[in-house]
Amino acid sequence: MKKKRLDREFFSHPAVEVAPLLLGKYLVRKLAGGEVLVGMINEVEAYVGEEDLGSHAAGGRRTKRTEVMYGAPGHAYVYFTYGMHWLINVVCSKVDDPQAVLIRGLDSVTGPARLTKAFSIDGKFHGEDLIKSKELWLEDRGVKANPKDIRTTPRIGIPYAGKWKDKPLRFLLSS
DNA sequence: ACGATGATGAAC
DNA sequence: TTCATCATCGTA
Repeated sequence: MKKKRLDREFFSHPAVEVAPLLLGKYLVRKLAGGEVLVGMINEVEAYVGEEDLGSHAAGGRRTKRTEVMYGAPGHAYVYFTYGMHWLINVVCSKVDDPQAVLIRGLDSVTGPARLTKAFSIDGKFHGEDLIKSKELWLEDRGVKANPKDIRTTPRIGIPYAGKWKDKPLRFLLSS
């Protein structure tokens, strides 16, 4: 089946709907030297808006950093944490509704910080339009994720998120 | 299993 | 200016 780049419409839905759809899709990174890195997404987490206490935009925290999440869907929300790691999310839903899906793992790389390192993704991609970018985007390569192979668990690393910490917003594809 | 790591944003 | 962090690695 032919490759099809994911468009704006794909991301113009609530993160909880987009997240499972990203399983089986491909993250594509074209390096400056022309080399192309590709990996199939097999782990994601949904961050569902201002009421989500696990989100950086919890309580309507609209700051320089979170501003990207308040913008149009299909853009990259990249941030730095723990003094050494970059993590990448894709903005979902619509303008002024700060939802995003965190890409946590690929078939070739396990771990949200390891994949950004492997793909040379850092702060310069914060706000990048993944629909139009020539360096970083997402593709459908014809893989159909069987719903029976999708597991959900609580999200990782948000013990402070109150009732939100146990919600099944982490999606894993077991191959 | 556990502590060190250590930049950045955001709160105080 | 002080604090907490959407992890990971090295050492047990």
